Amino acid sequence: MLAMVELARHHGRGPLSLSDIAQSGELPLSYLEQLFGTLRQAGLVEGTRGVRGGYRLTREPSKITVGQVVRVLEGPIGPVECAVEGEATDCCTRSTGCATKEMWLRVRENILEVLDNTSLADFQVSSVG
Amino acid sequence: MLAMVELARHHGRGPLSLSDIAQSGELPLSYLEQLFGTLRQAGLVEGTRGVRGGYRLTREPSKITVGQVVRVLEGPIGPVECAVEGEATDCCTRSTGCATKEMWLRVRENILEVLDNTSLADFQVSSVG
DNA sequence: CTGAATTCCGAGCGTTTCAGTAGGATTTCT
DNA sequence: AGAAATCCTACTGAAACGCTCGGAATTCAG
Repeated sequence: MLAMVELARHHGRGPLSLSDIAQSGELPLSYLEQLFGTLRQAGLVEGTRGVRGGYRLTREPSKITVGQVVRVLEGPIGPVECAVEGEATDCCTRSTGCATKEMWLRVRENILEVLDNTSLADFQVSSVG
Repeated sequence: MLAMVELARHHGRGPLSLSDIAQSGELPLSYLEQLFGTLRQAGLVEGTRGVRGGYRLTREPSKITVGQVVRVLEGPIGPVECAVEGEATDCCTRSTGCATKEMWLRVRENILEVLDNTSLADFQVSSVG
């Protein structure tokens, strides 16, 4: 997430290399490479190789939500197995008939409310130069 | 959670044994024993040994929230390391100064809003006999 | 008093996830 | 030619999760 925020802050000024991001203290380079491979395949970023290369967002920061990033990197979102996005039909064969499931779904909605309504643009530094 | 709901539904009718709960299909007995050891030490349930023994809630179901149970069994609640209850002060030494932290705290509050405002009484079957 | 039912306790185990490393291949610019 | 970068895949170490196992202590019924 922090790396994506950096990328958003650099948006419009050409590609930003992972070594730049790594040096600003977020995460080790080799780990970033791995994460951005996934983000690229999901179409959130595009990479250009070579000397002046790096990654850039494929859309405006305001068009990329935190929820999208999380889903790409960690899969479907949910507080418990039975209330994860995508509805596993085999769960809740329990005796209580999952009285609790409804609650867990409420929890999930409360989570998504924030994640899906926050975009990378919301982390822009307000003091623009 | 489901086992606790069972216990709440049985509240006022003496102790309920873990083998009863296990047989109703929730979880294996030995695992339940382990979980309820923890719940007991936390003061949410009390156990009586022997033939007609079992566990019972130490308070009214309406006085025990889902949040309490979760905290006892899984520790402090939070969507990410940096936004967990109890505030680790050593986190967020990142370069972005954790622009994202505020958002994660909002996520946490949204989660707690449900968990801390739902009690075991809310899972009572409405068709009382 | 015996024996069954139950809680209580602590150690161990198999699987999965998380975060990260490692090594190398490919592309691109200077 | 060579440096800088992405790209790819496999591995690893630690921790957590869900669960098992063996046994001790307690309590009640007969």
